[in-house]
Amino acid sequence: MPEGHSVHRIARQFDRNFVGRAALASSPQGRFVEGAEILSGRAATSVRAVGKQMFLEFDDDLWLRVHLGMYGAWDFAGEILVDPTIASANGRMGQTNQRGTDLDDPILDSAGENSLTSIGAPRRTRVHVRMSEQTTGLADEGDEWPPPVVGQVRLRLLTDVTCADLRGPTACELQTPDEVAATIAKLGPDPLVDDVAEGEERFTSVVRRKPTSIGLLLMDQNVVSGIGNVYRAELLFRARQNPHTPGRDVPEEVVRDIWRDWVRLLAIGVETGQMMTMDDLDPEAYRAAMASRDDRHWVYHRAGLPCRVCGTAIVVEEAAGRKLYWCPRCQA
DNA sequence: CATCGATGTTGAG
DNA sequence: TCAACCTCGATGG
Repeated sequence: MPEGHSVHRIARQFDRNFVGRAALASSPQGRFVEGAEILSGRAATSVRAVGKQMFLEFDDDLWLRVHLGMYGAWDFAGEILVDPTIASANGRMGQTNQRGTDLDDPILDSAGENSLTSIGAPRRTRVHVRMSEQTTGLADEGDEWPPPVVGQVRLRLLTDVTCADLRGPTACELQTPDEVAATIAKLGPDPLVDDVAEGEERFTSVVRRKPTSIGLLLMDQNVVSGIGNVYRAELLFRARQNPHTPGRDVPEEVVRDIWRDWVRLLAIGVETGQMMTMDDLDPEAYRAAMASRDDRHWVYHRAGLPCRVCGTAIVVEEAAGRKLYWCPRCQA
């Protein structure tokens, strides 16, 4: 699922394609009918991403809160203006015009997450992207508009030209401004929302007070926002920290370094759409890493494989119902 | 075709 | 601690 970077990418897509444009809202699946009726016909006025949650504002103090959870995803279809800050990893996007056709054939996007038409849980997109005529000449005028609903769609937002389908979210609800504020207030700092220096102080002071293991603290959205299971494992490896060390026993400078590393990794994730957590790769290794998820991480999903640094077998254990991967030697 | 598992959170016991 | 939620790609027969 989407860790924090995905949600920021989605928010930028909404900012570009939905804010300021009236949209019809519906709940083909039937589980958000009431909310959809209230929203339908309105234009979004702003969008915020905080940690793993997105808040879309509409007139009259109406806010839509969406949390994708483990399985959720947004599929975009139609004309998609691409936010220039989330150019696709292969760099092609920046070289084309802004109309949505950087869009490599989404079907060919083996990375899933890299696709700009489906952001969330990794999956092959099924959307039909109507190419802009000026880019490829492949405009598919035969495509239906609006696109046929495929599968379970909790919420569909449809402007004149762009369609966004929400599937499988953990949360999709309307909130008042007070409720939005309360939700956000409970969340730990997000480097792309809060002042980074201030966030570092908040994060550090909380972690340094807790008896809870650093491995659990990094996953606690009340301590820091947006980190999930992949970034947790990778941040700890990069810091060479044992996941079981109580937060208060992790040296302050190390805690600060972890925060600063999260700032860095989140920025990379938002730009590229991929959780690239290995630095300093030569160009060839970098290409391989971007092309294959198996080559992108130090320890995540590498149980039993040799540590990339010391060769020791990476271990996996169950912590709070999630898989925790780490190198028992590098992170002793 | 059936089953498993996943980048997550909540709430019951 | 654990099941439930929810969806669908990957995996194995």
